[in-house]
This record gives sequence, structure tokens and C-alpha cells, in this order.
Amino acid sequence: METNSDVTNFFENLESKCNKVTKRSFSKGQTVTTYIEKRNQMCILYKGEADLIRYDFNGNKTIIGHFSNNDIFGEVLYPANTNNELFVQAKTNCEVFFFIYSDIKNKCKSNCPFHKELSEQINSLLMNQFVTLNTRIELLTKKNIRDKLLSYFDILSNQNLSKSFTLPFSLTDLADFLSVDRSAMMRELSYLKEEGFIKKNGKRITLLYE
Amino acid sequence: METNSDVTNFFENLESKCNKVTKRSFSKGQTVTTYIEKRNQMCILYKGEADLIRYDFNGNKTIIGHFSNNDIFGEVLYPANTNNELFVQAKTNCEVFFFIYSDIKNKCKSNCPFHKELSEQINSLLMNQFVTLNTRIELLTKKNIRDKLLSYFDILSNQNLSKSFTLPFSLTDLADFLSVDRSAMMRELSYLKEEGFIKKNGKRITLLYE
DNA sequence: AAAAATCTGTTGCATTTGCAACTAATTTAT
DNA sequence: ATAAATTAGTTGCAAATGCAACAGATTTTT
Repeated sequence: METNSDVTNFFENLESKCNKVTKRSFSKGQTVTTYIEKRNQMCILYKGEADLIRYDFNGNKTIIGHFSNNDIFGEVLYPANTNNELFVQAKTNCEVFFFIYSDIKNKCKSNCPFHKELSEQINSLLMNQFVTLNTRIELLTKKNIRDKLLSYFDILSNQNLSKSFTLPFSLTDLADFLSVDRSAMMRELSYLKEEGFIKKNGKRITLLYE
Repeated sequence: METNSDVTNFFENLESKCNKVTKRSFSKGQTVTTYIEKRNQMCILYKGEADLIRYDFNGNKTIIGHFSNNDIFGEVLYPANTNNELFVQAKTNCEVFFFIYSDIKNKCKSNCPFHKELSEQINSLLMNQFVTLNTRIELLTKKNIRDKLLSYFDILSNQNLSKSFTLPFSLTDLADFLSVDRSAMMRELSYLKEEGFIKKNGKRITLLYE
């Protein structure tokens, strides 16, 4: 699998190489795209952070995904959903590549070396994204908040090769990510502290077991 | 995007075309593969059904994924997980293609037309799989059992172009899929019947609203 | 530098959920 | 055809969770 820097280098001048690919910039809070079926749009987040947001029939807002560097998203990768409005909102200033998947794919067949490379890069990004999605599913399938938290902490601890690490997003967003009520999650964090499983100082967590 | 039959045709004689790809058969209950990091194995389920099963540190068994026709899985697509044992178990008799992703990928670079095609097919399968995973995440992020059920029913109803449809797996498996307690789910189904939202006869569901 | 907005932390309370434990029904194996 | 195993369906009860509503801290905007 490619390293992140390989991918970044490849995408550096993507727009100039290919007129089927557009690069656009967004400032915080702007809508990057909405998921409209039939366009088959695919997006790559080149810089910045963005959320995938759902407004359901009652008008409830839920953050159902979070994208950062080299994350790949768009309606091609998403189920056609009748009742929900889905859109991607810039959380920080962003730079995003847009293209229509079938454009890229068809060109590939004509043996153009650049598009062949692009196809392989997309493959790579998709596979990374898979790991992300499967991680999230693993967490979401845990039956209670405590297990969700501890499993997630375990992952972060492994990533950082240390029992101490800093949460990569706010506690509010963490609750969204784990799909639990924020106050219930805070309560559970208190219990974990009380019972001596973790130490917590803001977003800095230390695991005290094993 | 390819139709399912395109994909099926392509994979029909995959093994004979390429010595890097192995096809194996499994009978119900057998272990198809375990997720061992470092091998970078990738699998395509050509025929049959299989479950992705996790045994956590307490020995609790959870079905965290379900694979059927043309689903793609394997450790490359899965986070390295320290404490869990993951394996894929045949639910029915299965035929599965195995290969090491890097083998396929490197060959592609040498411009062999067959591997180029394979790379694109994988792309396609990955994208389909994405839709599946994102669907599951959408369901898992719902806050209560009722919303999970109704959202899932909505999807099935759209797929079948009808307010009536048959659940594609047992109620026991449905509970696993939605990651809720089976008895709690049954209770919620009773309430939905009582309150006139649905009609239910075994696995046959009819939506009574809208 | 002040004001606005967002995030953190806490608690009481009602509701939902999971768990345990059964029986009945259906499916699969012998 | 019978036995064994799996699935469906219920219920009581305890525990976990979501919700609402705060106050204080921190960050961002003007």
C-alpha cells in the first residue's frame, strides 16, 4: 500500500494534468457538496477537515462522518436515501478535488498512463477508507458506552504507541462519532476515572490498565 | 459502474487466468479465513454466504459483518486489532477467491491487460462494498431500536419497490446486524405492530404508513 | 477588549435497553 | 421419522442511556 506522502505527491498537480478533475477551495462552514444521486460524483479531500451531515425527516442534525486528509467521499459511495438530506460541510478551510467517477474510469480503458495511475491511487484511497469505516463499525457495534470508549482508546493507544494520547477531536464530536449522547458519555468518562481505569485531563487521556 | 453480471462474468475463470489467484470451496460452518495482519490478503466471495465474526477478550461472539455474492473482504480492509480474534465463517457452502493485494497491484504496473482489468474490477467491488458499509453505519448511528428498524425497513422497501418485503436474514441475525439485543428488538417489533406501523408475519413485513 | 458562540462538565429523571430465563415453533441432522 | 439444534416469541427486572437543563470554561468573532 502507498504511504500518505506518495498519495499526496500524486494529487499535488492533479487538476493541471486532467481537465476532468476540478479542484475547489472552501472556507469554514461552507457546503462542500450535497449527495444527489445520479451525478456519480466522487470527491477527495486534499486539505482540511469536513463533516458528513444528515438532516433527517424531523430536522435532526447528525454528524455521520468525518473526513480529513486524503479521505474519499461522494454520492457514488453512498446508498441512495429517500428521506434524508446529506451534505458535506467544511469544518476548517478545505481544498477538494471533484470528478465524476465514470469519466475517470472510461478514460482508463483508453490506456492513458495518467488515468491508469489515478485509478490505482483511487484504489489505494478506497482501501484506506475501508479501514476507517470498518473501525467505526467495530466501535458502533459495541453494546454500551464504556466498551465503545475503551475500544476507541485502545485504537488510539496503539496508533500512538503509548498509553497516553490526545483525542483527535472535541468531546462533543467524539460523542457523535460513537453515536451516543454527549452527557451520557461524559458520565461514563467520570466513572472510568473514578474506577481508576483512565486518567483524563481535557482531551488528554492516559490508560491505567494492562 | 458495472452490473453484477459483468463482475460475475469476469470472475468466472479468474483462477485459470492468473496463478496469483486461488479459488477454494468451503462447506457450511468451515472457517474461510482468519484476519492476520501482515499477509495483506484480500478475498472475494464468489458464491455462498459467510459471516465475519469477532471473539472479544471475554470470549463473547459477535457477528460484525455478513458477506454474500461478490462481497470483498480480508485483512487489508480491516484495522489491525490487538485484542480481538476475527474470522470469516461459511454460513452456507461457499466459493472464495484469495489473493495478496500487493501481488495483483504490482503486476498491474507491468501493463498486463488482465491485471489492469482485475484492478478495475476490484475498484468496482470496493465501491459497492462502500455503499454496504455506509448503509450499515447509517443504521448503527440511529439512537434507538425503533429508528434502526424503521430505517432499515425503509431501505428494504425502496429496494423492493414495495411496502411489503421479506427480511433477507433471520430475526436473530437482524438483531446482530443492527447491534441490538434480540429480545429488545422483538419487543420493539411488537410495539410497532401494536401501534399500527407495520404488519408482520414471520419474516414478511408490510409498512402501513405514508 | 468585549461579546458571542461553542465546548465541557454535572445532575435528576423517565425511558429504553440488555440480560436472564422460559416455552413454542421451525429447521436441520441422523 | 425422530431427535437435536436453531429460531421465534414473551416477560420481569435491573442497569444503561438519552434528554433537559444548567453553570462554568474556553475559543472565536467583532
